[in-house]
Parts: sequence; structure tokens; C-alpha cells
Amino acid sequence: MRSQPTILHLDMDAFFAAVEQASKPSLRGKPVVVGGLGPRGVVSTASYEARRFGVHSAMPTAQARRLCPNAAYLGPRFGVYRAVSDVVMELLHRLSPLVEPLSLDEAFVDLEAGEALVGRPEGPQAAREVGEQLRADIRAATGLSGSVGLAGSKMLAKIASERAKPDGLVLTEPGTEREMLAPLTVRTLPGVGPATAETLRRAGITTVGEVAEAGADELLRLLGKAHGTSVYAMAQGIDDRPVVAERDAKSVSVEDTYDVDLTDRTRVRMEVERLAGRCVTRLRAAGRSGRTVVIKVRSYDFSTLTRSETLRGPTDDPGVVKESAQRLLEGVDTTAGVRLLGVAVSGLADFTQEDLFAQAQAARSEAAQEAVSAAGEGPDAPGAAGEEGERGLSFAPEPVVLADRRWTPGRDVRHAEHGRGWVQGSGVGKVTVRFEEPDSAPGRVRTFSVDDPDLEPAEPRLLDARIAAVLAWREGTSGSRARADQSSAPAIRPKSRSAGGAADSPPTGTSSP
DNA sequence: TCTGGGGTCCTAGGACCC
DNA sequence: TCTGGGGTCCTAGGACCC
Repeated sequence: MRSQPTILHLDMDAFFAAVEQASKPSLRGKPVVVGGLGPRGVVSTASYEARRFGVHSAMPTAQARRLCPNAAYLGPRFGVYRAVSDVVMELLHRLSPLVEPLSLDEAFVDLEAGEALVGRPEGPQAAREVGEQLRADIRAATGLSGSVGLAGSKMLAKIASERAKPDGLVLTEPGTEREMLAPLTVRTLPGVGPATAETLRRAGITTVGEVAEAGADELLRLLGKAHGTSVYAMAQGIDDRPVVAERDAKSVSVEDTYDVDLTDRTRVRMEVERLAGRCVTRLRAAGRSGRTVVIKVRSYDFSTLTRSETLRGPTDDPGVVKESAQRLLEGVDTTAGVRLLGVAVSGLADFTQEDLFAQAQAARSEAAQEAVSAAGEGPDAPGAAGEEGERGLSFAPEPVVLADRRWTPGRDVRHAEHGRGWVQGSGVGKVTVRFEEPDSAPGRVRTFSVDDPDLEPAEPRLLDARIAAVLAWREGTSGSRARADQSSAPAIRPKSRSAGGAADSPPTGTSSP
């Protein structure tokens, strides 16, 4: 526990939905839901307008449609979210080198490890100023709002940002945390989910204060050693977890839920083969190899099992992983129907055993195979979106993505005559497009035949020219993971940035959600 | 129209080794 | 040769997080 509130937690507000509203002028101020659009999809993010109808993340999309039929339902565009996220993370890195991203829209920053507080007066006011400046910078650079929590520990900073939502800042002064925590539900504590909350409830414990009163012995008895110890500490406001930057991934996994349960064994084998290929593609893209192959099978009744085997040494050979996955599948009965299949590789290492030539060879043929299978997917393909942009933001057109003429709502398109727009909906051979761009006025809607040759998928347009400038700079820096040296980072605030040819376009943010 | 996809960490039993 | 204890690896499952 620190005596000063120098741990900052940033949480972007309704991030995916907010990016969509910033991209699509006609959706500003309207309910927007981003998520899986198939029969088994779930909500990733609901805009605040949609939340008023009771829609929230992890809810089945079908249920959301019943609650809020007039919302715009959009498939996710991860490439765009990642691009915006990169800009936000860049701003965090200017505060301190110690940034711990939790997801695309969330991160901790250790202000003590950086320069942000230097030269400011002692006391919590300095941290508050840094937090408010950050929020202003994020808005200027992206047009989006983020909420900031500041406290003396990660847990409290996160709780603070939650209370700050939307578009606010909360600073918890060290020394006041126990009374603040006491009345909150146990679900507030990190690591307390539905199962733990139920265990505690049966013991008559529903608030954080009651956890603290129950004592260490009782918690260890109820929750076991590791879990009990940590929950008890957190309930007293004790949390010494450090902010940790850049953790190496420990596993890579790929899974698909099918619109209709799979029963045909040949089809199941084929899908496991594809998943293994995709998994290895991602593994190689990360420059890793792994020793343990895992398959996951979820049955019609939602029961889930995994089977794994550990190889003699790490591999990134698609053939080896595919064979292993098939071997594991042979031990699983799938006759009753399968709703989900997954393949994972864990026990990751940084090197491989194959020589470089063989690696390059395999990577090429694998990439080609991916391209073919992705482009050739029939209507029976998994409905969940999320394929596009999987591999980063790509300003260069990705042929694999653009060749795919599935008109998922939200997708970017271009029409030879009407210009750029996005898919509003499709069905019975027709596709409806709204023609507008991030900085245009709300656009008009037109309907076309799905195979209209004048209509084609397009690369997403970023929200703001400055974002493109920052990203271009990042891509140009040696290596994809190059981290900004504070001093060499370009200024991306409107005042100080001239972004190539498009320098003076106003931030979209002034009228943002 | 019930329940995504990508992860992390913990537990527990058995094998195996010393 | 009737009985041990500890450490590590592997497998499977479950809780939790965003």
C-alpha cells in the first residue's frame, strides 16, 4: 500500500461501441450493441444508450434484441479497436514506462515509476491533475472518453475508475479505503466471481466488511489457501501487487462456436484441422513455439472437456500440431453433437527446433492455406465475427479479408458511385448500406443486391488523421513491438502535431459520445 | 434463438524419481 | 521387499477476468 495515490487505472467508456459511434455519425446518441451476431452470439459492449434498456456485455445477443430492438447491432472490427487502443496506450507510456495493459481498453500505470509527477506539488492533487490531463489528451487524440481511478493500490484504483464511469475521475485517498470498501458487495473484490460469492453467501457473508470481520481462519476454511488468503487481504484494502509491464503470453488458443451443433465426425475432424492451423499461424506470428497441445470440445449440453498431450520438445510446425490434435480428438466421443471446438498450444518457448529455411517454407504454405480456407468459407461457417484484423491493424489491404464478401453489419464498404459507407443490414439477397464517414454528416441509406459488382468491402477508415500519424510512426519504428522512448515519441496532441498532409483536420472528439 | 473468445491461475491425483 | 516422504511433471477441470 502506498501513502500516495500513484497507481492509475484507465478504463475506456463502452469502448467498442464508442469507437463505432465515433466512426458512424448516424449512431451518435443512439443505442449501439457490438458483439456476435449469429444465433449463439453474445454482447461484447453496449453503448450507454443501450444499457438503459438493460443490455450489458456477456448477454446473449438474441436477448439484447428483445430488450432493445431498435439498437444498431454490429459485428466487432478489432483492427480499428486495436488501432485506437495503440494510441491510448501510447499516451499512457508518456506518463510512465510502467504500463500494464489488461485488455484493449484498460490498463494500470505506475506513476511513481515515471516522470509525470515530477515538478508538481506534493500530495494527491498532483495525481489528480495528471489523471485529468490524460483524459483530456485521450479525448483530443481519439474523440473518446475514458474514466480514471487513482489510489495507492491496483485494486483500489480499479474500484475508483469503476465509480468514475462514465467520463469521470475518482481519487481514493490512502487511509480512507477500509470504510469505503466495507459496504460494497463481495463481488467488488478481484477474484470473487459467481461461485465464490455463492460460497460466501451461504456462510452469511455478502459485503466486503463482513469478509474482513470473518477473519483469516474462516476465509481459508471457506475458500482454500491461495484464494482465501488473497480475498481476505483484499477485503482489508491490502494489495501489494506491483504494476507489471509486458508479460509474455503463456498459451495461444483458437476456438469456434458453431451456429448449429456438429454431428458429422468427418466435419469435426476437418474443423479441428482448421483450428490447429489457425492456432499455429498465431503462434508463429508471435515468434513462439510450444510443447503442449490442447483440444477443447463443448457438447450440445454445454458440458466441456479438454484433452492434452505434451510433446518431447517445443514445435511451431502446423503438421505436428494438427496430428497431435487429431490424435487427441480420437479419444473423444462427439456423436451426440458438438457446439464448440478449440485448439490451444501452451508451454511456450521462444525458439523452435526447425531450421530457418524450413520455418519460412512452412509459414508461407500455411499462410496460403489460411487465405484459401478463409476466403472459401461457406454459409455454414462459424457466425462469430472477429476474424478481420486479428493480426493487427494493417493499413495495407489484407487480401484475405477483402476477398470475403460476407456483409456483416458494421463492416466498411465502398460503392463505385456512392463512395464509402458501412453495412447496416443484409438478407434475402440484399444489402443495405449507409454512406457516411467518421467526419461526414449522418449519411443516407441505399440498398443493393449482395452481388452488386459496384459494391466491395473496404479498409476501415480511422477516426482521425492524428491516429494514422501515430500509427505510421509506430510501424516505422524498428520491430513491431518497439516501445516508445519517451523523448522520441511524436507529439500527438492537436496543438503540437502536424500530421503530414492531413495536419489540420479538427478532432472528431469535440462532439463525441 | 441460452450461454463468445482469448486468456490466467489454482487444485488435485497419479507417475516417476531420489 | 510391506513401506516413507518430498519434489516435479503431466493431465483435467474449474473459477475468474475482460
